[in-house]
Amino acid sequence: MIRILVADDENLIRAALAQLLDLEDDLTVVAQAASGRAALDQARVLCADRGPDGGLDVAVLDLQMPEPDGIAVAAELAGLDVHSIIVTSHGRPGHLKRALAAGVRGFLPKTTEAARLAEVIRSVAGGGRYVDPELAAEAIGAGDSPLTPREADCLELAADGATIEDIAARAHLSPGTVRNYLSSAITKLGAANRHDACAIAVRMGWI
Amino acid sequence: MIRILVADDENLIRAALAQLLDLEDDLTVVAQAASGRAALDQARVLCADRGPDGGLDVAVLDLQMPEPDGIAVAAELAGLDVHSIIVTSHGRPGHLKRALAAGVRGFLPKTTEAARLAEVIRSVAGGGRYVDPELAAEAIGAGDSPLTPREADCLELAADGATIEDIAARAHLSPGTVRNYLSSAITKLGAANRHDACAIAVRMGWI
DNA sequence: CGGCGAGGGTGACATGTGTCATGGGCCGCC
DNA sequence: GGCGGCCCATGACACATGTCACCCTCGCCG
Repeated sequence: MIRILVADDENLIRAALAQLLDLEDDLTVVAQAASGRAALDQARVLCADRGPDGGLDVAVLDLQMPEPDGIAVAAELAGLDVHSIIVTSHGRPGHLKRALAAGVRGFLPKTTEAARLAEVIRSVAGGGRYVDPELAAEAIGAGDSPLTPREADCLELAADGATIEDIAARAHLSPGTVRNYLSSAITKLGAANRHDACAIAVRMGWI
Repeated sequence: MIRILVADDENLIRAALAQLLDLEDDLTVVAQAASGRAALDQARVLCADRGPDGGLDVAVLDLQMPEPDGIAVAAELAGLDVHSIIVTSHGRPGHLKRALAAGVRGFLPKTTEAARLAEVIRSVAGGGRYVDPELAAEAIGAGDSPLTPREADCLELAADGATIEDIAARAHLSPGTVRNYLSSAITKLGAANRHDACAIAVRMGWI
């Protein structure tokens, strides 16, 4: 019997997903969490408990959650010998890369067929890996972020419509420097302006 | 027995939701659809069929779907005597207003408890209505969009980072006019710049 | 040591944007 | 018929942004 933790901040979805998985004969949902923090707490308790109900095999984590997000949770869980599967609505190449770097064993968009999730859980529980083929292709095609860390910082701060002054203040930089970084990011991404650049970077999962 | 149609373009979520609802004794999921168009097709077939399996009582629709979206589908279904419930990840006041105007009978975010969905379905099947209280309060507090139709158009075109020239070309307007509309929208929304204005308008569900 | 590259900065210049005043045309309503 | 609101446009001005050239300071490495 494979013991599963399901984490998603959308109660409706989490409950439905848990229900779906519990219906499989060889799967059992032993914990649910509505936030990354709750997921970690639950996992720690389960792993500490060596009794009949203790232990945890696989975590199914939504990527978009209040801090910490699914990838951060997966990185922590890797230390507890729990294999993680990330499920997400938005398939960004960058997210996939970060997830794999964090030791995630499975990554699939919410558009995948329901039956596949169970298959992937079984495979991951047995030590396998699974990445949605389409996403994998995108990630390979997209390549790595061409942005330097500072450029990415500035772009991230610019993403919510802040003005140069705001960004400079929040990044502890001179306004001119911010403009240079932004300009460089814009040309690197082939964008028309900073907001276009933000859109591209977000789509790629680079910020 | 209440007959239900579930529509959501995320296969995983739709299957899980259908499973969850089917587990209730008095509910049965008679159709699933991965797009608005498919939902309408299914509903028409079911309503035309007056046999033992025919008929449809309630549609549970995701708001975000490839055209037509949940609200548009609900408006069509109202003509078939099918009551609709909208489920959404993002609770925007404007969406709620549009939904109610389209004759939707239930509106709830995906963060609601799983048990509540079944309750709402029963209530709606019996002719009742249900709107998430928090969303309702927001919608009342937010009021109507202060934007004129053209202002909203320009703002919508500006949302993806287009430059004034682009917007003017796409809207068949003079660049100066676009700037006036944008400026007016910015002041009306109390925003710092056009992108801030876009963010506000999107958050309110006005574009 | 000299050279190099990345981080951080300045100043100048051309464009793009936000704001304002102003005007005309077209409704709908008192 | 006048008034007011929306639509469309123009021109002018201030400020924000994007681009470029150039500078300084560290480390690092040959």
